[in-house]
Amino acid sequence: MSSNQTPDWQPLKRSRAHEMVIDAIEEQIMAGLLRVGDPLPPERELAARLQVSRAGVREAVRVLESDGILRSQRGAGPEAGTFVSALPRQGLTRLLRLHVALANFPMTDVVDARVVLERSSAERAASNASTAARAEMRAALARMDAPEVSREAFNDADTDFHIAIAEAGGNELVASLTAAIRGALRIPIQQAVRAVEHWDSLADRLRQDHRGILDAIEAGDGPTAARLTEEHIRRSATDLPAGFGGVTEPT
Amino acid sequence: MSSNQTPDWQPLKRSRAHEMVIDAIEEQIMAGLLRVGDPLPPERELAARLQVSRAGVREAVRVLESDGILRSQRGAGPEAGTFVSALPRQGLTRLLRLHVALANFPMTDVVDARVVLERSSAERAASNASTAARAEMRAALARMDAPEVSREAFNDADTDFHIAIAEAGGNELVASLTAAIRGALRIPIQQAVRAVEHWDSLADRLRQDHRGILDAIEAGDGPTAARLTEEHIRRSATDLPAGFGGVTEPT
DNA sequence: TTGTCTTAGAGGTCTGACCTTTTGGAGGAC
DNA sequence: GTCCTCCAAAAGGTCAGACCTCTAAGACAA
Repeated sequence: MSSNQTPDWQPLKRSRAHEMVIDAIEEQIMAGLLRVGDPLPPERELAARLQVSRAGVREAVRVLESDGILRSQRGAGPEAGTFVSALPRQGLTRLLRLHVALANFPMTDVVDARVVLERSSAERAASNASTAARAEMRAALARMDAPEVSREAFNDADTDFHIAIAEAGGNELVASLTAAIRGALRIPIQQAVRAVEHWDSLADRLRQDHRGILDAIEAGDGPTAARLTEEHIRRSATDLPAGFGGVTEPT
Repeated sequence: MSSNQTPDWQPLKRSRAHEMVIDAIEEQIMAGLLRVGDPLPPERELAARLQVSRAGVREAVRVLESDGILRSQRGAGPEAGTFVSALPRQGLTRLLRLHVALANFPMTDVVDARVVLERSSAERAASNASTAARAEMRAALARMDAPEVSREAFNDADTDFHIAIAEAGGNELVASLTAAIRGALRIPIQQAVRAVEHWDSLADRLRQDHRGILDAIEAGDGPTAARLTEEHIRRSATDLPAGFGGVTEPT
């Protein structure tokens, strides 16, 4: 029972200054001592207290800011300084966008993930959707119906429709993930859409798809809403050109 | 048709140096000029080229590093420098962990999101799981069966089991999200588990749950695997103490 | 062959100065 | 008294430069 195990030498991870600052801030948050809206000490003061340079503090703040955990504001007065915040979507979107562009997440996986998340949201939306949420969906649909709407505006409205459903589903995390994935696809989708030949007919089909989903939700028919959502997502992915990958062709 | 719209004065967003650096790097990635494994210029050189200070470059690198997009290595030689990388999980985990701690994502939403993602993975794993993936699951189960296993080790093995299923599902994005959510729950779960009274009986039930899920997967019975996974996740969430929220009680 | 020294290149850190934005108060003009 | 202008303070934003530390790789000695 004594020396049955060979010693495993794990590489020591040297912790850098800004990482210790992140950990220190994280610790306060985990302990509940920092809540949304609370201010952090001024950079200079925090640096002095943690015994690191201001640059180290700033690097940490930058990272947490990019995660939507902090928010910095210049100037003087009660609005100035760095505060705990709650904006997960932006950071989530950038993270996913870049990993999609790097093909760390293959497009087929992204499509399947959308199906899983959005089926669930659509189904829940059919029973949950508030009046406000339904109005949001109709507004997005109306923007897609606008005459002479540009392909970009059309797509942004399309995105808004899907996000509205996700939010109507009532799950903040699922909604954020859905919004982030959609946001990550914004540029590749726009590229693909610009290259489409028969845009008018495609746009019409998308409008019909959305209308069908909305009808199912308003009728309280969750299973149908889920099924239509899946069909819509898969068909759209298929119809858009292969360059959908987002990365320009290598060599 | 002329002045139907009131002018909306959007606040101009002053773009900060590090944000422009991020955009510049992002642009190269989006254009496909930077792929996983490629090196960035040395910080000093990049700063000179982009006409910003080295601090600005470093802040940008920190952000992208925290997203798992870049990786920095000290020293000399071909391994030293900053490289494009592909490690989305760590950054995703930290982001979710903090937003969960700040209660931006309520625990019920996190549980439901897990159900949605892991049901899908379990179902696919039943048809897809490779021999290696199944071995991974069995290994995690074995670690949970070890005599005298600590509650922490037990939970890490539990997590590994769920992640193994997610990976067996064959969707990299879903697997990453699952791993990140599980990782975000690691500390709150451990806190909850430490407070459990009848640990042995709970541990036994968890072992049985896992065994049942594994059996269903190995039998190729996707629907059962999905159902058992959902029941397992929901029951576990219910059984763990309410302090599960992760944040210590206010006031 | 093995160990030690040296050097160069890269990231890591710190210091201190200065810039810019924003608030709010002090003080004058009316 | 009211309004305007000006100024100081506070905070983040930026920069330049020096120095530290780590690592690879070559030179050289044992």
